[in-house]
Amino acid sequence: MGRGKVQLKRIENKINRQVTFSKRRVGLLKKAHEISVLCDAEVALICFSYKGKLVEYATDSCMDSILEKYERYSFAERQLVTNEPQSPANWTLEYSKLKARIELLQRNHSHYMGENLDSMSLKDLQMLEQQIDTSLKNIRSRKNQMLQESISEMQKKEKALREQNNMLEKKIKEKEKAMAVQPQWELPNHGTNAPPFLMAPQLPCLNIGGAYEGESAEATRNELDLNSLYSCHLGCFTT
Amino acid sequence: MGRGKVQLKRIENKINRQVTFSKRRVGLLKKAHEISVLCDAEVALICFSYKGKLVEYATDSCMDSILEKYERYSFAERQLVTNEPQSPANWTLEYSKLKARIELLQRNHSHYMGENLDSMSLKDLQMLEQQIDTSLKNIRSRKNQMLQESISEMQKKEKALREQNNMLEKKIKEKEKAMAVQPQWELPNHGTNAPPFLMAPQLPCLNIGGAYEGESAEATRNELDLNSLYSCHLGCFTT
DNA sequence: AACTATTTATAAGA
DNA sequence: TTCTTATAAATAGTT
Repeated sequence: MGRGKVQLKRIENKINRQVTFSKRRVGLLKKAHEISVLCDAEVALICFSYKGKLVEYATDSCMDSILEKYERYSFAERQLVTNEPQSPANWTLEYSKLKARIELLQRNHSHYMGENLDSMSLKDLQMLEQQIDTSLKNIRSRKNQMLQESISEMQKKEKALREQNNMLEKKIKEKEKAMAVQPQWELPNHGTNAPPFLMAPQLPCLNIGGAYEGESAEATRNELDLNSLYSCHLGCFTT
Repeated sequence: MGRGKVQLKRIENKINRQVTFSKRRVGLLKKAHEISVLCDAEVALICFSYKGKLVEYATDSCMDSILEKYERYSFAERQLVTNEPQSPANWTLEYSKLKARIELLQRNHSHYMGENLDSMSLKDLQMLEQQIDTSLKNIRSRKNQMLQESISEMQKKEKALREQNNMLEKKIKEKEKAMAVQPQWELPNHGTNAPPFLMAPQLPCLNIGGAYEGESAEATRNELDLNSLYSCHLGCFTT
């Protein structure tokens, strides 16, 4: 739908990708809403852009109930695998226990989100601070590890590509030498008078190069990704 | 898109509705998949037909991690909407739901504790890092606020005490002056010959001073608390 | 389940 | 981001 056909693969240009996301997001939400209304279906749609922005749609704006329903469905399957407790004797008791636990977890979590701090004592605040500081260190360390891995990966690829390049250059030189010894452009060729360097694309050595196009493109993509990481999160190596 | 325009309202004919659902479901899933691939987005789509049939799509077939991520985002709002049933009709169901929710919260929490990070993508790690960094700032800011309050409180008390001291000193001087004019030690006193400065503890002006002992002690205690805070957490004012 | 006349979505460009 | 427009894609009604 548009001026040109589109390949189903990641749009490499960041700007284009963002623009396309904005446009298609609208379309997707519309479609979701339409099927929901026309067909009386319950739809929940959650979408994170590659930048991490959240877009959501839910029939009757009731995401929770749909997700709960989904949990119920998928839980039933899970239940077959992990045979759950055999019906607690005292439902009421077990139920309130779970509810209390959820409340606790939620209150706790809100503190970790830096919210609802007014009720906390100075001492508790300090302990929370320390815990979160530690978490942050762990997270950064894990992130750095991943980045380092990504870097060495790319260095490996770079090295391989360099070697490939060297080999190809050598082959080109050999060919040129061979052609200089036996200058073919003085012989009639098939309808063209192009000098030999313009024929380079047809040399077998460059066909070999072509076989690496896929990898090369992949390496480039990774490199771009990493660059964007660097630009967005310069502080990542400071810990 | 089709032979005729279509009103955005429930299709009353059951057969038509079912057919349209089948057709549009395919289209919707396709759109979801396309935006996911083209724009490098994470999409989760859950759809229940009016007959209750579940259709789902998730980028990388990983519904759980997307839902978990969603939980992380919508936590604050979700918390407000937890209107629980008083006594569920279906205990097993409600029980399962709660357990699923606890599981989710716990998994989520472990991430905030800097644990179980291996399953997280680089992007998610970075977002988590940012969130926690923000939390840390909030917590430190709240802590600083409390410390500042504590300090001004004490400064107020210090000032009050100083004023009290000044007043007391003035009174002492007045008394001394009065005694110099009418030297009482030349009159016989009750069985002792002690010089006047040793009688100071019995003077009324010092009894007044004694009345402030309680508050004075409290102020000292606060001061000590604060000192220990300073020594343990020197970084607290740096944010 | 196929077909096709239309409507709708959207890619590219501004 | 928003608008425009040529074109691709989706689909309503039909077979």
